[in-house]
Amino acid sequence: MVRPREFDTQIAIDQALCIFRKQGYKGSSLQDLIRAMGISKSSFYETFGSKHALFLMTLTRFRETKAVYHFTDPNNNTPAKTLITNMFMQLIDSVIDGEGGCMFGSSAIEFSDTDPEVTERITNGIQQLEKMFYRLLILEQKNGDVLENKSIRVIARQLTTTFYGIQVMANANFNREELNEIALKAISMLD
Amino acid sequence: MVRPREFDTQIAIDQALCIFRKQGYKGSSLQDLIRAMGISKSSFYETFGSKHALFLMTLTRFRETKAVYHFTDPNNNTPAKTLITNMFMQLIDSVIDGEGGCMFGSSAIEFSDTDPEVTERITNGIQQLEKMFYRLLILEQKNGDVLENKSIRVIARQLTTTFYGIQVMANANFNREELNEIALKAISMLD
DNA sequence: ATTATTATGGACCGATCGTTCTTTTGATGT
DNA sequence: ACATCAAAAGAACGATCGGTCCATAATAAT
Repeated sequence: MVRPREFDTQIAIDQALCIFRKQGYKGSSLQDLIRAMGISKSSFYETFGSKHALFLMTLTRFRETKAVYHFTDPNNNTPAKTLITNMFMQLIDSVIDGEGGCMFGSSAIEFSDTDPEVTERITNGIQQLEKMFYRLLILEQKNGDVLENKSIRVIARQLTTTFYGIQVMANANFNREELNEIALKAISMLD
Repeated sequence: MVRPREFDTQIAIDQALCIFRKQGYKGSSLQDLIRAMGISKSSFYETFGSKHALFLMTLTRFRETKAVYHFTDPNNNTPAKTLITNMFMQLIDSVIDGEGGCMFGSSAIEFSDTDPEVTERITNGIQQLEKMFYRLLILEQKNGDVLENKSIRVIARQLTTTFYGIQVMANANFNREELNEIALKAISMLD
């Protein structure tokens, strides 16, 4: 019975995600959101409750589907260093192409620990990024390199930090060539 | 003749700077600003023209007086590495203490090249930071280290990137101990 | 066809946004 | 003491903010 929903919730979240990712939370008005989502205000509030609640959903969605580590498979036969390089290239591309880079980084700056629910998702997301670096480094190690476990944890964190540093630099109008150089130099730390 | 201004423009800018630095541009309302500045709306518009114009002034002011390189003297007898370490510690402190870190980083994320006047100031400020790293590295070199000039430029940029990476991590709720470890590891690159 | 139920469109809400304008205030030169 | 004229105070501006509400539309079960 009853009238069925005319839009797909997941797709709507993905469209909102695009806006939030590009414009930030405060920079995205309800108008911007419902226009991109193709739904009306009433459907918006009926389905998602509030702008803030939707933002949390998009953060979760970003972590589950869009973060760079989702396009990285530590179990294929590509060298770990290549995979790490790809992760940095994806980041650089997404900022330069105007997609907005990694939401954890930009949200961390925008909210700076003023919102527990947001912070929790950011922390979680950054941890997953760091863990992917860690797994790739372990892989690299098995392929012959001699790195202590302690050192691997530190290097993974260092790569994570550089990852977000590059996101800032990319937003500060550095060009692709410069950003690539920064990324490659950071990765050469592994040699 | 005429009634003299009851407030000091420079002080007012500094007080606005505190707000913008902590809360960002969109996160700072006119109410927030004039409350902190201790002036009325009319005085605000009479003196500064607009919120946007004031923001540009605070960005310039930040570059001229508050950026970490202003508390770093490359010509004293402190080892360059110590000075660099201090710069990172100042950044970490200012985020953890709630002052808001470096405005160039946070503004780069908030505006992401949508505002030429803002971008110009950000680019300028980041360049100055990188230049300070460069000067300190040159100093370190004269004290006996063997680094090529090319390499110094690259390392200076790498430090700059890590600097803003740490700003993001600090805003993502990493604690002082973790942030210190990241900074020290990055600086150990110089050994 | 009728009913029950829910999605939708759009009017509407108070609050706040950045900004403008008018009135009041007060120090200075005469 | 008075006139001058800018500074300050604060009321008021339209626009937009996020959010609510209700009348209408649409579907599925009866």
